Amino acid sequence: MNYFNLLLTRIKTEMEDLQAAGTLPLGLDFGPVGLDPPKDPRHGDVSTNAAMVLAKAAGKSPRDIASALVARLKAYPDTEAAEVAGPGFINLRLKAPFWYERLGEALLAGDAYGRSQFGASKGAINVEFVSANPTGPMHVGHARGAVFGDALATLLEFTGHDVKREYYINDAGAQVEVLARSAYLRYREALGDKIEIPSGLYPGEYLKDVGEGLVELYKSRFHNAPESEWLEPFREFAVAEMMGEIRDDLELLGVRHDVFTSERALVKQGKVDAALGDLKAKGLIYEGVLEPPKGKEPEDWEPRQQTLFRSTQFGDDIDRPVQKSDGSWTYFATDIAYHADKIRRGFGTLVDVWGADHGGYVKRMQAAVKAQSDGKVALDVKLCQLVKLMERGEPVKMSKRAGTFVTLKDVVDRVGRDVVRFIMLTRRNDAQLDFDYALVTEESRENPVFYVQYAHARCHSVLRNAAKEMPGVDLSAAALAKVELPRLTHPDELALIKVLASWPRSVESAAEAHEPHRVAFWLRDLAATFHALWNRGKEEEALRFLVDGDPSLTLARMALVRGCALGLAVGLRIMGVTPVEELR
RNA sequence: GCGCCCGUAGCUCAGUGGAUUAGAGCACUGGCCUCCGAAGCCAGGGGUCGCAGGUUCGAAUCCUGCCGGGCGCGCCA
Repeated sequence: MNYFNLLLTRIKTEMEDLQAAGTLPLGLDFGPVGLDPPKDPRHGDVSTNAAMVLAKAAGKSPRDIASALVARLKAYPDTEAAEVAGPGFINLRLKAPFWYERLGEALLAGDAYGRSQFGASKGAINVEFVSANPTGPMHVGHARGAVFGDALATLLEFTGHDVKREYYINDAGAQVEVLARSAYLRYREALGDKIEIPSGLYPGEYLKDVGEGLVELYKSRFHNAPESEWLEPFREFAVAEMMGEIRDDLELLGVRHDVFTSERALVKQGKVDAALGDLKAKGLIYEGVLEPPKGKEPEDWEPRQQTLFRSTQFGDDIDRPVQKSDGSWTYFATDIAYHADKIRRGFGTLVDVWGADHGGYVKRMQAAVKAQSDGKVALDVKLCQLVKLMERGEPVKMSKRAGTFVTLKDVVDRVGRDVVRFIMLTRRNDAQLDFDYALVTEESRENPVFYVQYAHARCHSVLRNAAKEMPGVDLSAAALAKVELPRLTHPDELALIKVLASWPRSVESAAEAHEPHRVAFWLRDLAATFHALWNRGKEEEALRFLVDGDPSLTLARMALVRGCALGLAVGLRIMGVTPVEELR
């Protein structure tokens, strides 16, 4: 249970009573009323701005409203203090039993702690991520988008959203023809020809396997055949091979998709024509000439008649071309159709996870979604910034041309799936991320993966010791929920419960903001609070978790430790990281 | 030139309408292991939240302008 909601509901109930009593006028909008933890814990456990945001509409001073509310809020038995502070904040401090109840809830919920129906009313949501071109293996940059999208989807599922994970296969453009031609060279090479790879084709060694596969399938049938004969089958074969590799890479990372949508299939099914036809019917497609870009005009610029989409009507800077001069659709046109397809499938919210270099594309895509859904469907584009690979503070040099770029597989093989996943989520998506090989495998506080895993392992270590000392005692979460929690009286113990109790709200706000990195930060916070308490036991023996001769206190502390382990595990699982019970 | 993102401690970053004293890690200084895992903890110093206006009871957070960095800018996907 999100205790912020619980208290907010309480405050609203009291305000309604004040309305009934005539102290507050009717017809107030409680929407802006918020409840937050104060920055300074001395101000209380929670703080509400209710009196201040309602003052104007109520025609009363904030402090008057606050005093009236405080008088009522004080009366709750779980409330230790309710005070008016500053210009009219209301600070609440809850008694210990309130927090015992939260800990009990966490233990009873177990693996489902923090799970909610928060998003159930928000309609189906589509998260499209990775969508790497099927022209080569995935590199580190792709890993960030992959992990981000996967964790976001899990986060949304956890908070009750109806989520589909989707991959868009760009298998229709010029780049897959380049792939087919590159594969053709490797095919000839496999047949014994000496080949040279001209610039413009993909030089990667990884295509050798494709060439050999083609020989196996077609023998020498296309050896000296004209392109028109082999282009189609070679493209199909090469794309399938590349997608196979990409799926393998995604599996390495533990990333899964529900739906793979092929651009080629969209085109074949006439969905592009249909979507563009719809826009045309709305009067949003026209023939016109674009202004040259201001300032830095390209050398070869000349005015050109184009088929354009009126994206400016929906907030874009210029209208965008949808058709090439040879009559074929631009990438944008097929993307319009693709998003039309998602809209038709009934999603109320679309999330696209892209690389930061596609930033210039956001407005036109949002314009297209707005135009096609009549403003009913929201498109949130999450841009993932670059990942800078480092080795002890020095950037790892990468060059596609020299073939020294680092693949996703290289990184996962070297540091492991859990480390990659966790590190990718330790920054906001729009901030550049340094990924230091040395650092992420280091076992210290500097390395957030180990820091959090260590806290989890420590919890389990304590529980293992407890099991040894108290054989036969049930230390499961469900059993511990029923022990004498009021034995937990130390401020540091309550502090740990409070961090744990903030989880439902944290996970909910992370989901709402589409920001999975907040889970990582919450985990660090919980881990730090736990480590602090653990160490306190070194100085004050009375604070150790296992207390000789006082089984009821020990059990209460096991409840706390179990709760902590549970919170850490739940958060890690949302990130797709396996919580470990023992470090080796 | 235009658009988007970013600018918070020496470094890497959280915090995006809430208040006295803006947080964390690293680095720096000092302390804590016969003791549930020291792979950890505690304490201390360190900030005009890029600059200037504005909105507001209240701004790191919203708006405008400027400065600095990144990305992008007509048939590449």
